[in-house]
Amino acid sequence: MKKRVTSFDVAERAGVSRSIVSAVINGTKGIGVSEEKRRIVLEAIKDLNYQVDANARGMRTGRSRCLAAYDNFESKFFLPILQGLKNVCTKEGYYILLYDSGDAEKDREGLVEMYLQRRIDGIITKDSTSFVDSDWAHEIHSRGVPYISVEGYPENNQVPSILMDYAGSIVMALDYLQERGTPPPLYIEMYTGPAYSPNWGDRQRRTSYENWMSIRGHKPQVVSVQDDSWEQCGARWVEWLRAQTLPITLLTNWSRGSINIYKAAYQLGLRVGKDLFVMAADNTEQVNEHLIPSLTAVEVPYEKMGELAAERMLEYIEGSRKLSDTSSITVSPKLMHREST
Amino acid sequence: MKKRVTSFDVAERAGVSRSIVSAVINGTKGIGVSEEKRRIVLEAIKDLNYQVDANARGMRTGRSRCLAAYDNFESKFFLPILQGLKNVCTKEGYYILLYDSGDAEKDREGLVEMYLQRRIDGIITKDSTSFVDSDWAHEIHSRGVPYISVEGYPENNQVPSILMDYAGSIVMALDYLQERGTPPPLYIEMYTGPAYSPNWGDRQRRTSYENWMSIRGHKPQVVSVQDDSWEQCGARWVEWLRAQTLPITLLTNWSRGSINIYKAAYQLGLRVGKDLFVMAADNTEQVNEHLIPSLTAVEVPYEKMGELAAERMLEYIEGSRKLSDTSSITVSPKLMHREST
DNA sequence: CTGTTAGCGCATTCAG
DNA sequence: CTGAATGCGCTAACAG
Repeated sequence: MKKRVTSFDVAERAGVSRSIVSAVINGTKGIGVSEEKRRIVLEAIKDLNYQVDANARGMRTGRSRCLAAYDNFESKFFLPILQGLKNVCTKEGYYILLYDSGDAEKDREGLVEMYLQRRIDGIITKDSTSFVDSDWAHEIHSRGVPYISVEGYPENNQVPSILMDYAGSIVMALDYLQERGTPPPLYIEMYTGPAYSPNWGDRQRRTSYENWMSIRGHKPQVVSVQDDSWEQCGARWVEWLRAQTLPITLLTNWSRGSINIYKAAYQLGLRVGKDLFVMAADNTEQVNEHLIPSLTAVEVPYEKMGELAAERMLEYIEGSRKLSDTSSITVSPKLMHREST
Repeated sequence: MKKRVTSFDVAERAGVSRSIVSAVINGTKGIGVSEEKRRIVLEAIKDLNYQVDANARGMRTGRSRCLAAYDNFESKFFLPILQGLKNVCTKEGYYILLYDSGDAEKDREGLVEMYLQRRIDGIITKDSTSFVDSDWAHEIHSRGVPYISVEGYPENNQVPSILMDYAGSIVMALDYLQERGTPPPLYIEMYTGPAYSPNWGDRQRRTSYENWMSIRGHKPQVVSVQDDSWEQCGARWVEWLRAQTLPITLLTNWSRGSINIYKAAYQLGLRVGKDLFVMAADNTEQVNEHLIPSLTAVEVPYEKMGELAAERMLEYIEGSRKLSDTSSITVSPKLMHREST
């Protein structure tokens, strides 16, 4: 078994007291360390290949320099968010501990458990757009956990969240389409489950569409469709598309909707980008750019949101922002012009 | 500041000694704990909402019950691998600490640093198929780090790795195509960089194709193409495809190749799955199933590979396998039958 | 600036 | 089974 190099060893080697070593490492202010000593210590550290023991430090300080990131691993959005978190964590010397949501009920529990056991400094969760859970907010609150929800708790400031401007994204899309000179678009709105129950983001989008159209004297045309498998609903999409007068412009809330339109067009021998124009208001499947022709969309900037989440988190942790400040941050979507429009 | 509940508190509440509490929690054998006491302790733990302090424990035991997972966050394969790691880690009470590769040089260094600082129990990296780095292997070795590479170090047992049977995947694909009754396929081989330099997996695939064809008395037909952007090379793909006699079957080493064929077919007004049959030998972009028509492929079972990596890792950590056993594991690909064939 | 000391919470050992 | 003692490596506090 290899012996660990400790700060004691470093101190000995450098011929200084251990407090100095600690002060040098942590840049502790209030302890002046002469340049001379500083250099010697640093050298000793390098010579001995010393690494602080994060456990021991954490035990003393009560902090771990670790954030917990929580989402479902099957979500395509997790990775870009992690990317964003990483961008700032790396810079600030924090690490990311993963936690997977699978069973939403049980998992929040496990998450808190992990938080407590590992003295994690803060929790960031990716929640669905309409997610609001007061119990969870209270749990977090009562334990004083620095916490940020990405996309959860919209219009609800129990919890600070990083939100996307869904209403704005539709305006952006419509302005763009208008500029391209395509016909005024129909809005294709998909929803999950048997009953029509759009989540917060989808409600934002829909009303935004309706407003935009009305203001310009166009009649809003919304088609709401249940999100079934293509086997289930393909025939109806084809039927529906066949009945439309071309050229037509279709704006879908989810990219899944656009994909269905692509499929229907494929069956009918129609050319997307020519016979009909298609645009998505998100990138649910993360495949927009790979479709043929590639799919124009306003996309959610998950990486950016991850960065903002991490930055805000560090403010909480380092104390430059009070936990009681639960204000949210709203980001703008990215307009991705591609071949389908 | 909230006071932490310690094992001391639990012991007090349960009216037993702290050693017993510890024994109950860790199931320490060699310390008989009566059912009675056991129950009382467990109850006290629940009552007080006690959570062990992983830091303190780690300090004592030298282990953290954390694994480091390393890959580039931009890789589409990272998530399924994490998924696999998680499946077994969760079950065994391990957590996953992320480490991102960006700058391959500098990052291995940072990875070791993290390993040392946080007393991580083992490192799992996702490497490229042809990755071999003896220096890194030595570093790992000399520090006695439990380590597994996913897809790295093929044909090299400096390091245990989880590999995919690339040769077998081509046989699987060709057998499948034959059974479908499509014409004997051409093999489209893409490669990165200016010069032709296939990596290990691609060499495996190519010879496997050539063998399979030869054995059956077909002339192997390999087309090697540089992996350029569609803007760069699109015209040539279209030209090439136009010159072929239909129907034709095309097997591509990467799904990117298949996508290029789709694009060319789209421009020529050809129907994939009818005028020509296309199959990919992987799922590089993770979009096979979303293409229209969906793309048949033999895919790398990354989730499974993550699971195997984690399982093997735990054997190293828990001591049921010697570190010196650097044998590798090879998994079979998944054949995904879809619409393009 | 230095040197010393006191814990942080746990697992382990050893004598009862 | 108990109770006490030890040390993991670090930081913060304090007296010099």
